Amino acid sequence: MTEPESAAVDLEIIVQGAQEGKKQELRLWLRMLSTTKLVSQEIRRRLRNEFGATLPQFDLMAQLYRERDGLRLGELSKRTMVTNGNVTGLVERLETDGLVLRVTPDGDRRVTVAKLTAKGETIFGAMAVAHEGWLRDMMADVDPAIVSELWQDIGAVKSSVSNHLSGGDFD
Amino acid sequence: MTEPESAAVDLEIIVQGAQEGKKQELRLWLRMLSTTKLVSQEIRRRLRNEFGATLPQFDLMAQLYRERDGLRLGELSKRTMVTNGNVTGLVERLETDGLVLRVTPDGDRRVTVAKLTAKGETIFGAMAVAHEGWLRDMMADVDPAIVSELWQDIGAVKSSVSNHLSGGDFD
DNA sequence: GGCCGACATTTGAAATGTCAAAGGTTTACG
DNA sequence: CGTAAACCTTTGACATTTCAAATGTCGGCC
Repeated sequence: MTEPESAAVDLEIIVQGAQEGKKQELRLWLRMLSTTKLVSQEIRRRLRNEFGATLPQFDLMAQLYRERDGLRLGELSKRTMVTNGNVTGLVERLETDGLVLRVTPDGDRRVTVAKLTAKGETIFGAMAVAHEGWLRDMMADVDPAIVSELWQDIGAVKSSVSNHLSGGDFD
Repeated sequence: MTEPESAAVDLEIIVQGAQEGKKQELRLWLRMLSTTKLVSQEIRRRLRNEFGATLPQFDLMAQLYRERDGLRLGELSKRTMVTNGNVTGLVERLETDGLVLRVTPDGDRRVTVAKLTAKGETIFGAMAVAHEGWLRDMMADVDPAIVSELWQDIGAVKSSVSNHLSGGDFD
């Protein structure tokens, strides 16, 4: 095989004495991480096979799809949670493929705004539909009530984490 | 600022009409993904600042720490969910730093076994303690009962996903 | 012995990722 | 006006990531 596979044994193996009421957070984190990796790998594989696209490209286009007027690169960086320097190259490649356009507005020449081309909108539309279907498929065995509950509770985790970042990221 | 930050507005912005009972899975996925990225970035930052290590290196060492006799690179690949080719370079760098040792067993020269050096064990020990503390801190605001419930329910998600992979990953 | 299929790791090309430093632009203030 | 501070993006050095193809080794089988 050429890639990491199913794994009855995986990341979670790090936790050993997690049973005794300690390290619950570590245990949860490892499970979140391995699950996320699993789903990401699957989506990446399908994006590649069916659309010849990469996951970061998909993420970036998703943001532009919702903002037809385009977004500044810094805004894109925040929304995709990708560093500034990374956005530069990402947009560059998408521009080469004719999916994205870069414009410098008249008012402020420090800024670069990226927006989807017509071609980009068409292609992303198809990818988005497929993407949503893949997720529904993958989570098909999970009770919808649980899905909803998870969304809530993970929200609580996200919120807690946001309030305890070292980088002084409050508000 | 030089990196993506807190983000009241982030990945989840992709979902628009998720309210109407459709796309719950997509909504959940985006929240899982953004939360995982958030935690990963924080851990990465702290590993870097306090230990000069990277997250993949930490993950790899974590596996070796539990198997004092060492692991074959393929086994490491599965457990860390990192591709084979990737493990090669990862171990290479750790060996350069004197944290990991590579050995070819007498019986089978196809195989390479990696194990922690004494130095590696010492350093990883310190990192593991800190790492666990960081997670407890980050999740401090989450009710322990919820933590436990999340662990269960995310297990259900992971299991469902495992059963719906395109790569024919059954067993 | 010699070959073929299975196994294990490495290599190579391209993309993504981080961080820090450098480059232009704009704004504000003396 | 002129310069310093603030802002936005790009660049450069490295590490990580994936995939596919190559390399090396072992096993069994004629």
